[in-house]
Amino acid sequence: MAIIFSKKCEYGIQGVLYLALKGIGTVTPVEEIAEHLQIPREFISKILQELTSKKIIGSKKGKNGGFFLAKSPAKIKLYDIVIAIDGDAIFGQCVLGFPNCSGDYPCPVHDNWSKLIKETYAMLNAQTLDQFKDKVSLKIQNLGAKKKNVKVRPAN
Amino acid sequence: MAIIFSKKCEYGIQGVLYLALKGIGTVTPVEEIAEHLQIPREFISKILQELTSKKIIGSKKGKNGGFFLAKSPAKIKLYDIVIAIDGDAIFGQCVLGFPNCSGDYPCPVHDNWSKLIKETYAMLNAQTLDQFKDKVSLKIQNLGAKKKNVKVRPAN
DNA sequence: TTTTAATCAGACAATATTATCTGATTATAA
DNA sequence: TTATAATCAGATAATATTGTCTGATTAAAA
Ligand code: SF4
Ligand code: SF4
Repeated sequence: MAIIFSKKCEYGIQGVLYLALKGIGTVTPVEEIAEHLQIPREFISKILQELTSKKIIGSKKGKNGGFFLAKSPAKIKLYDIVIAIDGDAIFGQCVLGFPNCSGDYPCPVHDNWSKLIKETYAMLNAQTLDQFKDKVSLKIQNLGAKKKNVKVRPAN
Repeated sequence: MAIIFSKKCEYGIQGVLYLALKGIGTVTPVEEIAEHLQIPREFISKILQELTSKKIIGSKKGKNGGFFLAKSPAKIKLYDIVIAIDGDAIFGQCVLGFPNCSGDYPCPVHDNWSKLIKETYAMLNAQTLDQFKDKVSLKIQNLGAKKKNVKVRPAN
């Protein structure tokens, strides 16, 4: 189970990150992306189409076609991708699921949580793709066949 | 869509919180809980059964039966409920969905995210039910009929 | 101009999550 | 002891998410 972003969103981020590694303007067929990231081809295809229609990436049809980064990695924020796919729901809901709570008399979770959400928001807004390229390239290079075996935790 | 906890988990927290308001040992039929929290009766019933089997609450069968808080609200942490229902997956996965990343060469998200997750973990561990009772009681009192109408955000 | 290789659109299928139904069991109270 | 009101167990149904298929369209290259 995905944690805070939907699987679509995770895949979307991975896909765009992959395009960023190839450099701006380099056209890459979805086949290659799917293969390398081990994501179902038709699924990542749909996702990239969605991101194309939202102008985050671009696409080229026909032979030698594919997807490409439409603008500089420095201008694409994680936030853009998340909003494009998952919307902004995570930023405005009660984490305990109370649908009609105003937060006027905040419960103990409220302040903590809204702080966390604000920090997440800030992080997504601050992180642009260019800041990832070097660090993530290793991970992406190594994906290939082993994707489904190992699972390691991000926390520390 | 629920944000970080599953709907089951949100409902579980709400249900146990409701029991906490009724006071330790007070037996409450699931009908009343479902009615008040506007949660499908059979669904919250299943969830409370699960929490019963995990010893977080207790149940009494037969006429005048129902569910009740098995121990002092001061001894029940949000963490217990979350783990019982959703497990600990959220604390050990890459938020970007890379399944084989070790975090040895952390990407820019990694440090930020693991910090957030640690804070969430700490919060869930620190917050016990007794700390909620007063603040949440108002909200729960007011639920009744209006549950499905208003939606207000927690983030400030 | 025809073949080829790609996106794209829309329907369809599988799976996971959420919700409901049926009936058995249990314990209280009349 | 019988009627009643509850949990509980397991099957089933509805919905949302994830994943697949088919074929149309597009553009490059043979
Ligand atoms: S005060 Fe508590 S219950 Fe209300 S919106 Fe904030 S987190 Fe949710
Ligand atoms: S370093 Fe980045 S990609 Fe790797 S586990 Fe951490 S957050 Fe995920």
